[in-house]
Amino acid sequence: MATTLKDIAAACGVSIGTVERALKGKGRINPEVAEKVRKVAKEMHYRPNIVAKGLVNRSRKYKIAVVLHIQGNDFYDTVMAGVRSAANEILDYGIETQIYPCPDFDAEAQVALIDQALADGASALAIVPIDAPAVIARVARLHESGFPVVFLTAFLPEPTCLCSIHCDYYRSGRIGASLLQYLAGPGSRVLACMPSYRMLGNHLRKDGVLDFIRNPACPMELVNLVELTNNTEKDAELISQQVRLHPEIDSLIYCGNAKSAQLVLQDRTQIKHAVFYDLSPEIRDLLLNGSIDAAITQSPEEQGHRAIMVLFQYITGHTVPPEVVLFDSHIKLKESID
Amino acid sequence: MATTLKDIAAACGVSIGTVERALKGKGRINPEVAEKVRKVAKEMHYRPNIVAKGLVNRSRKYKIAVVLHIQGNDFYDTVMAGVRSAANEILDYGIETQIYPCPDFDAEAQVALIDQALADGASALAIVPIDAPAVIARVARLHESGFPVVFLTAFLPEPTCLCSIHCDYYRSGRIGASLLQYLAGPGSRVLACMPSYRMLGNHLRKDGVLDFIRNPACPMELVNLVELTNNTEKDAELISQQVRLHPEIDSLIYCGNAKSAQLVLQDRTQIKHAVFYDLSPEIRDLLLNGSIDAAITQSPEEQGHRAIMVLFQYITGHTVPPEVVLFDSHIKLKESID
DNA sequence: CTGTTAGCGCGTTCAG
DNA sequence: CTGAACGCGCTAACAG
Repeated sequence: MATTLKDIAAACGVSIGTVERALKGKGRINPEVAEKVRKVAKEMHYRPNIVAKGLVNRSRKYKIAVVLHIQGNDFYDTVMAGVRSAANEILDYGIETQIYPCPDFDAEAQVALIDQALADGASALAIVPIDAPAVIARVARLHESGFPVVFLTAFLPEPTCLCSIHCDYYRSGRIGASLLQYLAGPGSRVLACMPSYRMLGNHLRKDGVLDFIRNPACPMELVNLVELTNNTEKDAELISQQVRLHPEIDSLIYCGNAKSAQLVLQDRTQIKHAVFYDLSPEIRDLLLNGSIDAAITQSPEEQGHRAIMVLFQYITGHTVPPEVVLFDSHIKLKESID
Repeated sequence: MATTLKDIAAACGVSIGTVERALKGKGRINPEVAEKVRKVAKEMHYRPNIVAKGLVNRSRKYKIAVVLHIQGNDFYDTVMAGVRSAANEILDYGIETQIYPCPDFDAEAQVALIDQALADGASALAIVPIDAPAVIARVARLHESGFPVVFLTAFLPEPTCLCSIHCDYYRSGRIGASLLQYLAGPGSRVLACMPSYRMLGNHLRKDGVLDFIRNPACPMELVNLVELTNNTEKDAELISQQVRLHPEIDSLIYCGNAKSAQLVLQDRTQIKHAVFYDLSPEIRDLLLNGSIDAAITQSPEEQGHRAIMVLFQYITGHTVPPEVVLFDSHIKLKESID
């Protein structure tokens, strides 16, 4: 049987209210009594009951705000599915969650959304921060004021947040390159396509790919590296251009919208091996029909879920999360998903 | 604001107790009133607050029993870590979890443990069922009596349970074989080592490996298949024997205790490529020092966690889980973990 | 058959 | 400075 405030009160010969104040350090209280209560509480291994707290919280109407950086993206749709499922779980604890969509990579808009969330009475923020001065400044100010912020799937140069949740992007780049080497074998000539470097994580993933391939011990050659835009047509053109321009390209490592790459993959005579990032329905199909060899995923749904749970724990239980929560990258083959 | 019993009571002009009985269908109640209450409740989208329920449950002292089938196994130690973490999370809901260790593959002992758990007042059971008549009969009886049972990482020929939690073993076998083909290339000669077929899942995984390699389109040759025992020394001997007996063996697909395979791997001249299952600390080391190429994992910790959560949800919220919860298999390379 | 009430553990408020 | 009391939503026991 877990010990309760009542137990401690009885053990100390004081009232339950006094125990409460002693442990919280709130309100006026005799220092000696407080000291004794704290000692007894520790001895009895007191841990506040989060369920009871939840019931009380119900009347307080906490709100968690979720701010994105982009729209109409398979990966982030999955992240949001995780957010929604967590939001649903914590509804009974009296905590609401509101999602604020944001135009693609629009830093000003993102800052405005943060302010909007605060105006709506948010008491915590999960954000996919755009690496731009306006956002950096706004988030830093928020964090310094003690407001709980978590970074979700992305991060800023400085960890101005309670907790940063993402995959190890650099490593994920290395995993992709290493896998491609296994698949395509020595001597293969690689085209790498990576998403906007405006997101710091994408920058790191690109570096992981580059460092691996450019290592003298690596028997592959990097023909070119392209930065994508999240615009389907533009990206499709970019890629087609590259494979036309460099007929020696025979393998592909690709992180972006599947639709943009489909044309290139249809010509099976040139691209012999391909590793893709993430696992949208389209990429699933590419895997299944053999257009690509493997996909590398990073549990987007779980990341979204975790972000909400971390804030929930912090708000209700004052549990301070680790500064960084890293999610593993997973390799999927055709056999993994059919 | 979510609707509560009180809201419904007010809307129907009855007392909160009547609403409770109407929705639960318990105790004597006027059928017409019950009907009306249920209708209003549905209209107001009533969903019982699980947090409030949790508080009440505290005094009821529910118990979840976890029964294993084996001892001193890295994989199951990790599963149990997940079980413990979930157990800890639901403590505040007034639900205790007790773990019952079991001698290796001893069906009689496992049945005795089930009975022991019931005697201890368990109200739900998570079990790694041994595929033996005694266990099958006992579990079936339990399930038919309405007692909540979940199968954890293993299952029986018949799904005599509330929910079965495990990975897709057959698929996991195919993934391993497919990966080995990528790594070792055509013409490689494979030794496959799989754990005791007494567990149905292991049987299926073995079939997955076999079906993949024996497919005429597969350019690998299966030299031999060995069934391991979970006894470190015996298994080490078995494997050494095989590689001595068949000097043409050059690659290995292996699911078992890492220690038993270490000797064979030290001789790098014979085994050129190896795919292992699971990711114990020893297997981590093998990956890092290049003794093996890849490991295939199945989120053991998450599986253990989920088993407890499924039972928790069922006990407290009467949430009926899906019959099967499948976990994905993940491929890890050296780059995934260093 | 139905209404009332006492908690579950905690947080807050209001007297003393 | 401290104790007592109420309420969060739900359940169970009891009174009518």
